[in-house]
Amino acid sequence: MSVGGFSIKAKGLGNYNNGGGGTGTKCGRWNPTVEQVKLLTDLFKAGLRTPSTDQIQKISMELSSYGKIESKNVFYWFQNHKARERQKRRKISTVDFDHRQDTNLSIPQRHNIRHHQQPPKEEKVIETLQLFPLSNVERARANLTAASHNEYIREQVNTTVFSTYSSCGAEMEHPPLDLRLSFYEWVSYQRF
Amino acid sequence: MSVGGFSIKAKGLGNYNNGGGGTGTKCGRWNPTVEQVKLLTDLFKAGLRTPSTDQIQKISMELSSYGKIESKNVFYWFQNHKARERQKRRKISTVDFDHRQDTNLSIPQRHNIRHHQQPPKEEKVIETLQLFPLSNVERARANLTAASHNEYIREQVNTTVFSTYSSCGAEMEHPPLDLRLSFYEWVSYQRF
DNA sequence: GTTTTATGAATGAACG
DNA sequence: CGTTCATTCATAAAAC
Repeated sequence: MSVGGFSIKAKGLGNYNNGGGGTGTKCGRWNPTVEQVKLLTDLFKAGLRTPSTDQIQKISMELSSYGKIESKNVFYWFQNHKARERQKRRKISTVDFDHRQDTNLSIPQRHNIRHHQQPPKEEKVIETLQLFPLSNVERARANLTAASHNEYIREQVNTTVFSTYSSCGAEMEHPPLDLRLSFYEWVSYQRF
Repeated sequence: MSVGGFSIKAKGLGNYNNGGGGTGTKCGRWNPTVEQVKLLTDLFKAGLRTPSTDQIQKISMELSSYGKIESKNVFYWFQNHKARERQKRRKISTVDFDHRQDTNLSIPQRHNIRHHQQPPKEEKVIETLQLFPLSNVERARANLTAASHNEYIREQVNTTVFSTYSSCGAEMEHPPLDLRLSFYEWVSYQRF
């Protein structure tokens, strides 16, 4: 994520930034400073994923010089960051489904799992011939989908030496079974 | 309404041009077309709230015929739409029947009230900075996945590291270099 | 052009 | 760990 310029942000409500040292204030959530984020990110880039208790303690201690922080914030930060890095490769994949079909700018490596782009369709529904339920294969693929996608993951890439992040090691099959089911049928099936 | 206070913060969000190389005309965040909104709204009305990964994929594909879109847009759309519907409904219901303010009676449709989860743990444990080494038991527990998660968190919260260590300059914009180096050294030692 | 609103995007916190 | 919820940040569009 490009760390762009600085901006002056007006915190709308002085509320959640609790006064700190005082009485047991009902806090808002932790709002990390840029320095804190930077340090955390550096650690993550360095390969740290699940810090142990004492690591969390140390990190919190270090970060406390930049602003208020608790250990649990560090814990959550790593949990979230790790989870979302993976998540990005799944449902929040940056891969766009542009309906241009002659472009291959997506996914250079591996077998791609992506459905092919649909040809430019005038109408929204293509009649289905494949009925439900979805096959086990399809379902399995959905669960396994180790997205390949492109490189918005600039972080991991240059993690170099240490990180052997190999979340999705094995190549899973990927039936392109592009079952062209009616979208609305599918919707009906999915609804509850 | 506005300013409780100003803070200067560097935000990471520059204008990330939607590099997708799409139309090129419009940059910045996704701007759904009316057809896209229509379809999304229909799905929502049909009862869809939290589409699964493959659902998101399919919806994205479908919507791509109306304009440029990414999977994450669909994901966010449902997240936001659901959240804001709930938000509105909550605000209404607080004023709704039973104008007691602190009532928790607000329609337990499903799960709710996570926020009251926080135990009255707000005591000020100021000292008790537990220097390592931590026991093996603690370490093992930390490494355990989710099972004892909450317990772990409580433990973490209870330790409240920061206050003990905010001695050094809160004014400093940058940490002492040596401190930082030693910190990274420690990290390297710990993990890699 | 400025202010307000609607909503896309992000993330801290927490659940199962 | 994957997922879900609440809250916040950011910004395009609408209102003024």
